[in-house]
Amino acid sequence: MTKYTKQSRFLIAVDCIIFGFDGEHIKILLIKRALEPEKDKWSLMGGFVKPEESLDGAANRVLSQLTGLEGVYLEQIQAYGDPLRDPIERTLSITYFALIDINKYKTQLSDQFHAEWFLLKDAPKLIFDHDKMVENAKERIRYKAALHPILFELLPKKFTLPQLQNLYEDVYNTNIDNRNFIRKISATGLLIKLPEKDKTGSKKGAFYFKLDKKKYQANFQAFLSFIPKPDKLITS
Amino acid sequence: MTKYTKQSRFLIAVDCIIFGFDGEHIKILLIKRALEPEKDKWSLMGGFVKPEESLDGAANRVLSQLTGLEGVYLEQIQAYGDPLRDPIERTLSITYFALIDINKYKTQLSDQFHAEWFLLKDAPKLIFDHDKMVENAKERIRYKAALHPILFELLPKKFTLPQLQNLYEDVYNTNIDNRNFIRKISATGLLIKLPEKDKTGSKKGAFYFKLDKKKYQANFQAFLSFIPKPDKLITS
DNA sequence: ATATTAAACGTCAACCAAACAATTAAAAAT
DNA sequence: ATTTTTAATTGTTTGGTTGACGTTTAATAT
Repeated sequence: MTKYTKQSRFLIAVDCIIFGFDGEHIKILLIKRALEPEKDKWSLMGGFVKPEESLDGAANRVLSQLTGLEGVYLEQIQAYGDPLRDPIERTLSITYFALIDINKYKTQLSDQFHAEWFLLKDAPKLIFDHDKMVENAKERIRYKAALHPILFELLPKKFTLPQLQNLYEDVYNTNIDNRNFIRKISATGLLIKLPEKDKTGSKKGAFYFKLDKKKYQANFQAFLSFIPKPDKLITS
Repeated sequence: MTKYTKQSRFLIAVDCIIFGFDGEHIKILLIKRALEPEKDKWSLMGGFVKPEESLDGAANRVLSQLTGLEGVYLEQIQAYGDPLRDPIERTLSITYFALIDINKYKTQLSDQFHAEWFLLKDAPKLIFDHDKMVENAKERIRYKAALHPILFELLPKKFTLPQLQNLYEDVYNTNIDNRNFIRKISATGLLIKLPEKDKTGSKKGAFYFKLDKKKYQANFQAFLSFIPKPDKLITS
């Protein structure tokens, strides 16, 4: 068979938008870019895709390099292909967003990349089109989390209801009535109440909860609104 | 400045999942692949990205080549990068879905590509990973259409309520109660009733409607469910 | 003991969604 | 001209969900 001659080839990078949650606010992990151009400017963690590597593979590798974590929630967002987005040479970038439990994150690894967690609300200006990538990632998370319980991926194994509510409030940049929030959350049946309390945040203390993994798997598909209820959907 | 040496470069293609609607069912436009490998097999319409071309530009070009249409609703889905997805040489593909008014489609252009409309439900097997691409495109449309009124892009300027309902029923593969459907649709305020009727489908005839373009633009953002109402969202 | 702080619990009214049946318009058949 | 046929159009009831709103409870600090 003949090769596809006369066609151009391009560099391919993956860039990761890495989200974490400190119990109060959403954070994003950024690095100081190590190479020219834009050396020492703030940037998303990324890397070039290798010849034998899938895109998901590259994203996982890049993420693992920075955080030391494997098996993280990672989802492709989209491809950015403006011809001039990288001034040196045309480079396509595929973005992924990662949701990690910030506590599992290994600090030592990130030292070599000069990585730092920023509050999403006041992250610094980023190189190239990375600001736009982050904007789109925020938008994507809002979409996804409106239909699927992915935000739990940001929480530790044990978490409190106030934490969970803070998380939703921060993602959607809004205030939620706590009584209504708890009612809705309870209705999902996704939470299991634990006997212990977290006393760090208040005098009374807030009960810890954990995620019901089985129901989480089962309820991950969910669809609302205009459209019939999930059980009416023929999934063939 | 130095180039990014020692990095691999890859072919980039765009592939379009082109949807149409005949008043009854969703259709997809496929072509007979012109080049080896898999010559004469059914395939999505695609093409390689050119050096000076953006991804969106490439997708629009490819779409226009096949359909003769410009200014079509076109949205990127995702990148496919399995190292072995193209047996000849590693090729990344970025998929787009297009929603077109099937009546505007120029038949003559597609002759040279041996294009054909298929009912989405019984489209033939496609080359490479194109079946998976179509699956993901269907899923994406369901998501998007659950929150945004994109399905109108598939309809002609004048359409009837039964047509609109058929469309939703076909996209979500379900039966919708027509009284509830009309109530919800009316509540959006997106439709303008026209004095004429379409008599082709029934003896009584069904009134034509058209889309209120201004409200369509204004209501395009909408968000439901778990999350606060749109007007409560702080969009900064 | 009392005050303080934040978590947890409960109620009501308004709204929305799902289920359900009857009527109307216009063409076709007699 | 009358009847039949077919599909579009219109309406109501009921149950559940949402949103708004106050009060109580648990633990610590004084």
